[in-house]
Amino acid sequence: MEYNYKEIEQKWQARWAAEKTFRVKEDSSKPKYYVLDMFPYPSGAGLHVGHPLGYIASDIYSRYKRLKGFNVLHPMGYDAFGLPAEQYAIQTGQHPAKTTRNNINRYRSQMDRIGFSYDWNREVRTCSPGYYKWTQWAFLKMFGHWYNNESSKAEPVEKLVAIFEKEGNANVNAACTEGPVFSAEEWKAFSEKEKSDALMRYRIAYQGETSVNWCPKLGTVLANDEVKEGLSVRGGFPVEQKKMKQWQLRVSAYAQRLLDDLEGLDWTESLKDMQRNWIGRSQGAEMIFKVGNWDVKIFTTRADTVFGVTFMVLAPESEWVERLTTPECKAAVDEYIAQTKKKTERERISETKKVTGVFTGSYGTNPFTGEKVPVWVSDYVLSGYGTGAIMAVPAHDSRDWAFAKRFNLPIIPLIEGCDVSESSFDAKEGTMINSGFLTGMSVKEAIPAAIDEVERRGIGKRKINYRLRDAIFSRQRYWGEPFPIYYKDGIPSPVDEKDLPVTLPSISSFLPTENGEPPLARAKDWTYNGYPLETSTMPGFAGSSAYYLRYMGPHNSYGLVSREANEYWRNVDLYIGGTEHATGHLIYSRFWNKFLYDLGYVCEIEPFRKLINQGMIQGRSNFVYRIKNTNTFVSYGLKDQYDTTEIHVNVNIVNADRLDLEAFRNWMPEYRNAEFILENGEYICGWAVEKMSKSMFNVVNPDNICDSYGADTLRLYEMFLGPLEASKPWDTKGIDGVHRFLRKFWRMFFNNDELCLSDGKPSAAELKVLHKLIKKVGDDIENFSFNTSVSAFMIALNELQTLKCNNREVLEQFTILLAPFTPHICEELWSLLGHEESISGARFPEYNEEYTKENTFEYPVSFNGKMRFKIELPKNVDAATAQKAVLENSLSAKWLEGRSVKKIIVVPGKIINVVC
RNA sequence: GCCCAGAUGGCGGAAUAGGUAGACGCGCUGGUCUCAAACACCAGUGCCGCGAGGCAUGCCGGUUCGAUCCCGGCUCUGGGUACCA
Repeated sequence: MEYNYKEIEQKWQARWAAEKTFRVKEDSSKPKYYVLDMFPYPSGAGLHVGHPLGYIASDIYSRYKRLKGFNVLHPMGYDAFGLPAEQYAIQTGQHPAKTTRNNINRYRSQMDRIGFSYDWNREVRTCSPGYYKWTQWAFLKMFGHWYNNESSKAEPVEKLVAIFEKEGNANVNAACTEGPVFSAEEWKAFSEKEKSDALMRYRIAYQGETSVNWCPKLGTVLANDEVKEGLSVRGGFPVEQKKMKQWQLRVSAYAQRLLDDLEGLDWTESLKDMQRNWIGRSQGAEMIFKVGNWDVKIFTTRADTVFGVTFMVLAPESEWVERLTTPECKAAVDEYIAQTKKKTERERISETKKVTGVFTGSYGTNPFTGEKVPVWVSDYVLSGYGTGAIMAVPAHDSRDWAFAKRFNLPIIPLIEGCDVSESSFDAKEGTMINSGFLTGMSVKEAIPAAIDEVERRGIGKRKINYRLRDAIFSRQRYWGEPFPIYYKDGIPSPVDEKDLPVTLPSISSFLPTENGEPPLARAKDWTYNGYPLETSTMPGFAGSSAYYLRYMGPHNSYGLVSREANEYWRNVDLYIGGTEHATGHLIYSRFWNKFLYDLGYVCEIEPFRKLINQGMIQGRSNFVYRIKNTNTFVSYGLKDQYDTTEIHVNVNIVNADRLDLEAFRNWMPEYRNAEFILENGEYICGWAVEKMSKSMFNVVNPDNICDSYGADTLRLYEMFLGPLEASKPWDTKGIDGVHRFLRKFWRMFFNNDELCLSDGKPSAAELKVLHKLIKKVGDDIENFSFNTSVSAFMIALNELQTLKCNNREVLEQFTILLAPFTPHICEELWSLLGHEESISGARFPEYNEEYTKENTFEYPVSFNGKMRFKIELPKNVDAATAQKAVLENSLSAKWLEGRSVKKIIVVPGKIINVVC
C-alpha cells in the first residue's frame, strides 16, 4: 500500500470537521491550556508559506498538550477591519465587507488544507457587529472612567464628579490632561459644556487637541506605531505633524504598570526590552527657570549639569513661544515656525544633522547661578515630551552641543578632564567641576544631590517622564468600528449601552466628503436620537486588543466574556506571533486587559503569559540574465561574459535553481521565443533572499506544497527548516528528505501491501530507541525546539529500520509521538492499528528511564575537586581497565596527577564523571 | 548614535551543565537493483595533504588540563529605535 497523502489528508480533514473533533468546552476536571495565534489580517493575496509557520508550531503544541491530558483552547479568527480593504474599495467600488468575506473564505480553505486543530466554533471576526459591539462597549467603559493615581486604577467618572462637587479638582491626583484648577462652587456654576470639557481631561477615552501623525495620502491620522521613519506602515506614504482634535486612549496612565508587570512574563528579554524602550521611563526633575515674570518649567534627567546651562530651547509648538518672543524677534520667529510646520515628519528626520533655530529675544535666569541665558526656539525640542522646554547644557548633551556650535553659544565643561572641543561629553561619569556646591562630587552623587537642592529651594521637583504617549484612537476612515458617541449640542455623549452595537452604515462612496469630513459623514441618517453621531472610526488595534477574551465565549450576548468562562480560561498560556506587534498590539492589548481588570471584568492582570516570536520566512528570488537588446538568456555561471540585465523569474518554474525552459517560454508572451545559453545542458538561475512578495515572483503558496507533497510534509518541513524564532528564506531544497521520512515511516507498517506487525514484546533495543525518542521529543516540544525533534524522529526511524522493527507496540507509540507534527498520516495509521477514536484522544507515552540507561559503573578513586571529561573506552570494560584508561589516555591525566579522586563514573565510550 | 540578537562544511542547521565539533536533512561521489529511468537500498563526503599528519566554529587576546560555549577588545550581519533632554 502506497502512502497516498492526498486521500489520507482529505479523509481526515473531513472527519475532524464532521465529528467536531477539536471543539472544546470548559471542563473543570481537566487542567486548561490556552494556545493562541496572532490572528491574521485577511489580505487579498492569500496565505503564502511564511504565514503558517507560527500556526504550525502552535498547532503542534496544542496537539501535544491534548495528548498530555490538557483541555486545550485553540481558536482562530480574523482581524478584519483595516485600510487595505478600504483602499481597494476606493479603487474598485467593491464593498470592503464583500472583499473581506472573500479573503476570509480563501484564508479558511488554505488553513483547512494544512490540518489545523482549531475550534472553529469559536471563530471571531472583528468586523462583525456581534463582535465589535464589545469593542464599542469597552470604549464606553473607558469613556466612563478616569485613572486615579492614588489607588493606581481606573475608577468611575461618577466618583470624580462627586469629588468635584465636594471640593473641586485641586486635590485630585489623576492621570489627566493639564488644565485649570476649579473649586466646588466653580464646578457647580459650570455650564454643561464646561463640565463636559473639564471631565474630558480626566476620561481614559477622551477627546483632545493634540499633535497627530496626519497622512494626507490616506486621509487619516495614524498612531505612533503605525508610522515608521516618517512613512505610514500601510502604504508607505509620507506623514506630517498636525494639531487636531482626536479621540485618544490614556495609555500613558498605565505606563508604570505596563513596565512593572513585564517582569512576571515569560517573554524573550529582547521583546521586553523593546517594550521598555517604547515606554521609555526616565527619572529626572522638573525645574523652574524665570523668564521675565514667567515661570518656565523644564524637564531634565541631568539636574547635576545645571551650572553649565548657557541657553534654553523651546519646542516650536510650545505655548511659551508666543509669550516670550519680543516684538523685535517676532518676524524671525514666525517665519521659523511657519517653516517647521511645512516640514513633514520625514523631512525632519532626514534633516537631523541640520541644526536650525531662532532666538526669541528673551532671557531666562539660571536659578542656581543667577546668570541670564538666551531663550531659543528649535525643532530639536519636542512639544510632546517633558514640558516642551529644555535647559541646554552644550558640554554634556550632543544635541545642545551641535546647537551651540551652530549659533556660537558658550560651552562650559563641568566634568574634570573632559574635552568638549570636538564633541560633548554625555557619559554619566567623572568628577564635577565649575559646579558650585556640586564641585568635587561624582556625577552619580551629584544627580540626586542637585535634585534634592532643587526641591529644598522650592524651584522644582522630582519627576518621572515616559516616552509612551496616549494612543490616538480616531481614524477618518470607513472600514472600522463606529464610535458609540453622539453630539448633543456639541457635547460628546455616550450611546446607551443597550443600543450597542452602533452598526456601520452603508455609504455610496468611501472617499472623504467635499469639505474634508470622513466618509461616514456621507451616511444617510447617521444620528442617534436625532443627534449626529461621531463620523470617525476606530483604528485597527481596537478590535485586536481584547479578542483573546472573546474566544472564551464568542457567542454570549450579555458580556464580552462571562465570568465563568474567564475564570476557567483565565489568560493565554502561549501566544505565538511576529515581533512586528511588539510596540503596537502587545502594548494596547496589555493596557486594555489591565483596564478591564481594574473594573473587575477579567481576573488576570496580564493577557499573555508566554510569548514566542516566530521568525519571518523570507522569499528566495530567482533571476535570469538577459543579454541586453536580445531575447537570449545566459546561465548564471556564464553571465559575466556578456552584458546582461538581471530579471526576476517566477520561482515556481525553477527547481533547485534549474530553470524549466519550457515553462519559462510559456510564462509570459515576450519569452515565447527565448533562446538560452546553457552550462552543462542546464540553465542555472541566480538567487537572492528578499521579502516574499508578488512583485518579486518569489511567493510560494502552501496549496502548491500540499498538492505536490501533502500537508504533513509541509508541516514537518516548516519545522525542520530551522529554529522557530529565526528568520530564514523559504527554500524547498530539503523538502524531499522530509517527505522521504514520512514514506519510510509508512512503509514500516507494511509488507507487500499488507499491514504486517508483530504483537510480541518489544526488544530491549527497540525500547531503548523508543524511550530515548519519548524523552527527546517531549523535552524539545516543551522548549519549542521543533527542528531538533524532527531530526530525532529521523534518527529513531533509521535505528528502528536497522533493527527491522515491526513491533506493534513500538510503532503505535511512535505514531502518537509524531501525531502533533503530522496528524493526517498518524490518524490513518492509528485507525489501521484498530483504533476507532481520533489519535488526539490518545495519551502521550510515559518515559521510562530504565530502558535508556547506559552501561554505567562507578568505582572509587581519590582526587580533589569536581569535573567531567570524556574518554574513548572499549565496550564491556572493567573498572580497573577504565581507571587505567582514564589515567593513561585522558587529556586530563596531567591535571589528575597529585589530586585525590573519590569516584569515577564510566560510560563505555562516553562521559566519565569524576566526583571529589 | 543608542538598545538587542547573531556569525559553525558546498547549503539549512546540531552540539544550551566547559568535555569526541559538524547530529539530522539537502547536495555531491561511488555502488546494488533495472533493458533504462524513477523509487529504494548500501558506502563515502569539513578543509589541506599520496601519506603520516596538519588546520578548522567571524577576527585578536585571556581564563582552563580542555573553550563553538566563560571574560576583555574588534569586524560584520540582522532586528528595534531615533532629536525623549
